Amino acid sequence: MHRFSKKVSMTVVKRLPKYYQYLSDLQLNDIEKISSRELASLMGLTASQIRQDLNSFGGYGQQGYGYNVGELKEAIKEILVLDSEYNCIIIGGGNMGHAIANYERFKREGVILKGVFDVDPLTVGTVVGSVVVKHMDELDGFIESNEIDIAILCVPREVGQKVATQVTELGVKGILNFSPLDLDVPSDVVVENVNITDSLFTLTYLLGE
Amino acid sequence: MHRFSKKVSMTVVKRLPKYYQYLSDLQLNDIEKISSRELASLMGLTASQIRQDLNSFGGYGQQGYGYNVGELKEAIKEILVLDSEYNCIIIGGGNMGHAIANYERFKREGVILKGVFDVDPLTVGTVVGSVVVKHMDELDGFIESNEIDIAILCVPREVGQKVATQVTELGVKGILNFSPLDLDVPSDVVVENVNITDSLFTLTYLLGE
DNA sequence: GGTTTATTGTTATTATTTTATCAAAAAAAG
DNA sequence: CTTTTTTTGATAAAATAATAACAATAAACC
Repeated sequence: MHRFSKKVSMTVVKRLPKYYQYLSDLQLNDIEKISSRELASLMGLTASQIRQDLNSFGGYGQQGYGYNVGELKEAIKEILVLDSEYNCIIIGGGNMGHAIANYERFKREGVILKGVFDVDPLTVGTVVGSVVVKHMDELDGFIESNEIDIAILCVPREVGQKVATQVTELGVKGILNFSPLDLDVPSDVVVENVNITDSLFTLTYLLGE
Repeated sequence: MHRFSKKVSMTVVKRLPKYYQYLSDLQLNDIEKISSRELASLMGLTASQIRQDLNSFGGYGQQGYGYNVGELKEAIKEILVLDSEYNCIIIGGGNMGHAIANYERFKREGVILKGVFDVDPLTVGTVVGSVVVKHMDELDGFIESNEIDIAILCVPREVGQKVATQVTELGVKGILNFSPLDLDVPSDVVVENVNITDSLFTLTYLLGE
């Protein structure tokens, strides 16, 4: 599927969004080229690591010059497959779902919000982001007729697994999971967890150091 | 500061919240002991890794028996310094701030929400979580008189750095940062980032694999 | 055009993390 | 009470990741 033959390690992949962010910012400031050393000082990494990282998927730099910001950004965009569009739905129209629905950045990068679903009769019918919240009863039909690629789960822990099973059975292949539990999904489904409690606990650890 | 002499690597620390979660769940189900093998299959890790991890901060296991769930949980709780209380504030009373304010889990683990702040006149005065939203103008005095340990930043990217600087100057030592930018803070301040866009981009990568 | 400087890509080294192995200890079984 | 089984803690090995070093190349300068 990927258009880059060299395999990129997961450690590097996890850093790519950050590179992408910094390169986008540089581009907005009309900066055309940057050296690994400059980028390192900007991002708080070592120049060596940056060169290793960027070289794991190709020779986008030029000796004595550095990296072309726009070119490198586009390359990373391709690796992260942000040059395609994704249809997504948010499940759970509470505050978290609402917050995500308003992320302008998602749409800008090709992740299109197609629907928001909830069980609460008070939430159903309200407008969240750009869409009207539908009842969960309509979920099955909606996924089937809208080619949904990504489900963003913003539901309570108690129902997280149930919902995950439901959407994967309907063909959703990617889940961005805000529910604080680990999901059990088929092997062809990918899950990315955003566990806020875990982050808080890492913070309390660091505070105690 | 830490009551455990052996140093715990950051890789392990990042896994501790997950151990803590699973052990809490086991305890709720009245399970008293567990072996590294059982826990491994539950958590999707290897038994060897679990033994290494747990052994990096002490001998909580017993040969031929396994680990005592309650005891191990309490040990991890101490390492994560979840046996103390923290006063926290949320800055930004939008949907994200609202969502976090309603996380019951935070209070249960000793992270007490003392205030929510916003600049929007329509938000100021509304009730979020257990508190009434105050205007940002009141932030300085509030932090000084309430011994705030943690600031949870749910503000737009444009003002993130400004707010971070403001709270650190007032003595806040920990920031849970939901604003999509890297914060520049004094070296005695710790930041834990929750970057939702980065997580989404990791997901699009995985979808393309 | 030749020389100097900057900067990459690559290789080598070091550090860290994960996995495997196994003796020692405790529990369970007989 | 002895033997077998379980399971840890510790050590060793393998894999992965980060840093350092440097030759090769391009740009900048004179």
